Amino acid sequence: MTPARTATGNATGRGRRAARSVGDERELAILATAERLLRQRAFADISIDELARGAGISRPTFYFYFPSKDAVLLTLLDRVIEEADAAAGDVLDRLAEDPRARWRELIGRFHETFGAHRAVVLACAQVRGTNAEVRHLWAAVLERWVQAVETAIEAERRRGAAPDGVPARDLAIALNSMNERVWYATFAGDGPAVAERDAVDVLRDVWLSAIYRDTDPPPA
Amino acid sequence: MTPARTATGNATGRGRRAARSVGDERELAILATAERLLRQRAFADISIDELARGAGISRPTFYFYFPSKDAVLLTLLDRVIEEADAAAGDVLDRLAEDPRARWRELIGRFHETFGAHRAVVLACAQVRGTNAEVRHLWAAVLERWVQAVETAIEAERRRGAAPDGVPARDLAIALNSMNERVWYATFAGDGPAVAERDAVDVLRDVWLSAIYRDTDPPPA
DNA sequence: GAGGCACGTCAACACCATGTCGAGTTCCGT
DNA sequence: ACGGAACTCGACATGGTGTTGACGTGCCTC
Repeated sequence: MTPARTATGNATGRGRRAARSVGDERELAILATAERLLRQRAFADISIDELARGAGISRPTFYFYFPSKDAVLLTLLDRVIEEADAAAGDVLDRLAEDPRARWRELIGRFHETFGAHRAVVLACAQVRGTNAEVRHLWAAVLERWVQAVETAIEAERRRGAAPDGVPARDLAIALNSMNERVWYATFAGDGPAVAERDAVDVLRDVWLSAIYRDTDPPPA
Repeated sequence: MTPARTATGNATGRGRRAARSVGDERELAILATAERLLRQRAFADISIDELARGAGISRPTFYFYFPSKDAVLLTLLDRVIEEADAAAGDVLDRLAEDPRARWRELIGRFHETFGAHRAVVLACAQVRGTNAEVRHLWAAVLERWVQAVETAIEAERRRGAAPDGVPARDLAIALNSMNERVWYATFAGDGPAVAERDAVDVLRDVWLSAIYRDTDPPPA
């Protein structure tokens, strides 16, 4: 068996330690090292040894804090998701005020949050293929966002601002998928991509067209 | 240095051997084994040894045929892309005949091709994060498709069927990105996804809305 | 028909990253 | 000052990758 494992005061519960003490800063140091290294190279090219050295500990000690390299990324992803949720706020509830402006605000906030943590986002997208935990966490988060958008689209249809068409859920999935992939390409910078400063406007226009069949739908 | 390396009569040039002979069937056997194994588990969980055994050769011998596991996937991807290009044909040139039907035809053909080789497509998406060659090949192919769509959108705008809006290239990128991600989710089956039989219709409607701001644009 | 050469094959090896074990050390509360 | 939890790491086991070098084996040539 491995040492300690209670994970009590731990905000995310992804690491394996209890609250207070020396190790807290070590755990943070590992996280910080990971985010720094990710800005330089791909996740797969970072070894556990580097993460450990960067945090001033030996490789075996790394395992005291995290069960694997992937767990570190998962913790980083948790934070970004939390930040994105906070940034999105209740914009969707105020859609009818001014649909064009509100949708842009929503998309723009995600764009900013992901852009600020592009290294983490990119790494997760890359690892998603091989790591089931990242895949499931991302799937769960996406499901939440899809449902929120689905509900918003239905509300807009109900008030007569948006025409009927394909099921709101399918539309929500397609649009969220588009954003994800477009951001990935934009932030990764390889392959055809929309310029970073145009991305939000392009995305918004496709969303408006798809939902309202109009790029400037009427407010309530 | 490694043995043989001319790669002459080799259709794709991804392997390392010259034309004819015993080895030809071995190379094909490796490819077939890979595609079969890919239907059962993720690319990362397949070892070179399994590929070799499956083709009736030893692991070192595998290296006689392919420089790495990734090269096998690359060859498989080449084939799928070729098939997709063939399936797409000249549909885009006949858009004005009946835009709604033609766009559906185009999207539907890609859907069928990718669906028929989902194991390869999924594996490539997963490996793209870690393998630069797959990433570049995919980027190049996408660029071609994006350009074709961009040209088509511009033609539709010129003939007055589609309204002006965001740059045609950006629109083409966004729509192609959407398709890619939606298909990935649909074929992978984890996370929110559009049902396989609805995917083409949903995608088509978003394309039509985004390009024409109308789900049934007029023919020439 | 013998010699040469390109094709094809593999045992054995070197390497490197991951993960584990067990024996420490340090720190804190009592 | 002591007992246990937090923390640390040297040394090892494992498993996959890629390389080396020597060995068949068929076929083309002269």
